[in-house]
Amino acid sequence: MKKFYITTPIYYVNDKPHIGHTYTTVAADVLARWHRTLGEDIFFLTGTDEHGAKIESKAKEMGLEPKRYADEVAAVFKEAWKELNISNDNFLRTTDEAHMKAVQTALQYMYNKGDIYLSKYDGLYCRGCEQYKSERDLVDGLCPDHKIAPEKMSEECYTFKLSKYQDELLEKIKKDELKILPPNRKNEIVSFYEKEGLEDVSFSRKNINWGIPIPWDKSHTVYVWADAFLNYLTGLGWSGEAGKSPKFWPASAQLMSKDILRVHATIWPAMLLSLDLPLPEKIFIHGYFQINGQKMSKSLGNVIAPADLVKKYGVDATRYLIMSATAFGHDGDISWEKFDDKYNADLANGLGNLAARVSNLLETNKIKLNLRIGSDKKLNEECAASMQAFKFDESLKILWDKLRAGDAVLSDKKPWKLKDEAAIKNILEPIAGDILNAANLLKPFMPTVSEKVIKQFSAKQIKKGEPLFPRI
RNA sequence: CGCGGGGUAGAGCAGUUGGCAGCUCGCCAGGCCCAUAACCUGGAGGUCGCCGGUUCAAAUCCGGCCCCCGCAACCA
Repeated sequence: MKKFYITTPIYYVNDKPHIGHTYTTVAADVLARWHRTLGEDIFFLTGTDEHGAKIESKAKEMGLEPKRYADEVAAVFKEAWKELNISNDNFLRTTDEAHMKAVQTALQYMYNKGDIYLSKYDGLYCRGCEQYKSERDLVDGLCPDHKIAPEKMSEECYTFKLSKYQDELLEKIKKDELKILPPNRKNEIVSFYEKEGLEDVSFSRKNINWGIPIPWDKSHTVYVWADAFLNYLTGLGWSGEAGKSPKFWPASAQLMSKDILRVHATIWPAMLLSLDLPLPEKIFIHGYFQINGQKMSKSLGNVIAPADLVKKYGVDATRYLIMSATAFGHDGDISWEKFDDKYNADLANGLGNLAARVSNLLETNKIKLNLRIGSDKKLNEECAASMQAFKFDESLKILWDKLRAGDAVLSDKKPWKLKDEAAIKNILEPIAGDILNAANLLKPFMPTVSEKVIKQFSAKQIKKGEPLFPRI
């Protein structure tokens, strides 16, 4: 059986889930569900990233132990995905014992191999924060929190020989052995490799306690990225053993937003090479949402939480609205107003209203049908092609064109004016069939409503029932 | 000269093998009245950022310029 393994990034627990996390996760779920309908053996992983200085200080701020704090936020993520009907097969937390142990095993192997070596890390250290700062964190050369200039400090750290894998990775990326999509993202990465190239990267921290101890030197903890990446393997039950692929590895598709593309196209595959494991087949980068033309940010107070959307539109509509908001892979602009418009136009007036008018005509005329799911081969193929190419918006457009055509035929033929049952049936049967077929193809996007429509339109005597999407 | 994306009708967007400029929403006028005041048809509305080039033909290819946005590895 064909295998399909899809991942989202694991989300950092310094923040609660917002529409950005939701976008990646719903998209992954849509793909996972679609591949399940193809009968593939699929595994869908998501989770949370819980170590690092930021979490340590955030927990401290709230007067909690880091683990306790992480437990709380991880629970919020789990709850959000449950609410959105996300069908993940596992939820990996980097504080899971098995994960931490596997990370240690893996790093020990890389160390023994000589891919990790002791070195010095030079950086700007703020005594107030007790943390290193990057140039970008500083305002006028000062720490924004403490208003003091950070000092140049240097400390020993274990460093990963990332540079060693430069040529091999560039080659594999160019040849699409590690396929980066959309193509412009591949170009971006190739040009990064060619123009800037890979430098070795620090893989341990000495002054951060909230992390996985480096097995051969317990005075260090594992740098969070090194810890986090391995989730894609440990989430499958991998024990950390080099060269030993767990059942579903390599990943068929890894979804993420553009902010973390570079590390996923450099450090992550380099670690895999170091561990003698195959690279993921594809990584797909989607865009960012802007809200009313502005970047989403806490300070602007325009952050949209998934629970807010679900409360207003319901689960299935929320999934639809997020996925249809923009071409997948591009940035998009969203707003409550646009969501309202789209909900009414596509769901209430579109799918919902068409289903209501057709089912009502069938019921009042007592017309019996015996419809079969998936009877429209052409529609199936067109949608499949779009889904394979990660063009979710295109797939939805194909379905809606079909539904619109149904409305037009009804207006044209006016079956409600006819008396002859056979004539009415001739008009309604194909449209009802289209609705059924469309519902079937909509399953990955709107699992619950689709099932409802399928049940409704598979009945011999189709009945009107309640509105699918009440107008807002 | 760090890298990348974008600038197409009032709004939001699609549109790379170059071939009369499209979609959704909104607006106007008709129609319909089965349906969730929903649906259908028609219409108005665009110098496809600016300048130049290639071509029989450019939103689409090439060069230059202006503007907006994202990223820039220890920020997870």
